[in-house]
Amino acid sequence: MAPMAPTQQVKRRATNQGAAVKEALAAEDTFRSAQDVYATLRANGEKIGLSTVYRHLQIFVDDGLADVIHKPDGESTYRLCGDASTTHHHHLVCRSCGKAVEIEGPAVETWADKVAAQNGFTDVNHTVEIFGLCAACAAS
Amino acid sequence: MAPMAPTQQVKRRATNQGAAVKEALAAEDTFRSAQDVYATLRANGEKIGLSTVYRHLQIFVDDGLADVIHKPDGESTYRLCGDASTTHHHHLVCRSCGKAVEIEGPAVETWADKVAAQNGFTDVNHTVEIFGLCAACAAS
DNA sequence: GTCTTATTGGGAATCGTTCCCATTATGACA
DNA sequence: TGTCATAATGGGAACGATTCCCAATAAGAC
Repeated sequence: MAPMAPTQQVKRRATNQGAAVKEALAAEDTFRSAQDVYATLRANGEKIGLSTVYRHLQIFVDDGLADVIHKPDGESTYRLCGDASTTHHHHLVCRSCGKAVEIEGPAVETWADKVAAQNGFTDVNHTVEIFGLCAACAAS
Repeated sequence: MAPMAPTQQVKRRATNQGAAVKEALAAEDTFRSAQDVYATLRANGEKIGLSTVYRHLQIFVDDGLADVIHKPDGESTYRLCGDASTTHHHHLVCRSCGKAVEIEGPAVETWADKVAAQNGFTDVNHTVEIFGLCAACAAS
């Protein structure tokens, strides 16, 4: 199917906008919405369109560079993620400021797979997100 | 704040539409979207508006009668749920047909709380959903 | 039966996201 | 360094789910 290298599936051009989106994400360790990133970039005088922001965000996700999580209200938020598909992990996210801590729960993974198998489900994946108030936000 | 009984926060009138929405949900053990429920009801000749469907679905959730889960694509789906807030549980959901199995994972709950506490997070809640293909769908 | 008011519903409005497509600019090659 | 094919861009239209608004309707108490 894919004759290219495993990490980079398709040829991709380097553009200012792509770099700008990545930088914007890299600047914070919080999950941010596309609209949010777009607003920030424009505020910084960056010349970029909303479509382009969405486009790059999606590319990052496809390339395994970023994680997405859907907020309870349905909005998608993105965050750059250490290294690609090497480590499967989840997040502890602050409901208020969006700050996120990467967490791992090997036990959860095996539990999920076991439960799925017991019920005859295949091609399984799961979402585990923990929402709360971080210490800083709770204090204010 | 609320001088009423603990289970039923506000006085609510019994209407045909409310009953119809509940019936529609009760008829299936799958998570269904508001649009889906609406379409079904209209197809059955029910006289009801989309707004009303959304309204009742939300009421069920508020009253703890139904569970919501947000599909990866962002759509909200609802399902009636045994009894209100007595049992906290999660779901194993078929990506294809929406069929859901209620599952419990006490270990997950304690793990989530522990991780949150370790990171100074308070007012914690979590979402754990397992998506897969049920045996029936995998066969076809 | 009457009256108060919760409920309804249909269309407008919102909001996030995707699509379309003419314009722009990257990168390869001469 | 100039030329060219085409990937990338962006802005506005289009979309789908959900919410809002408000005049008309109907539930239930007296």
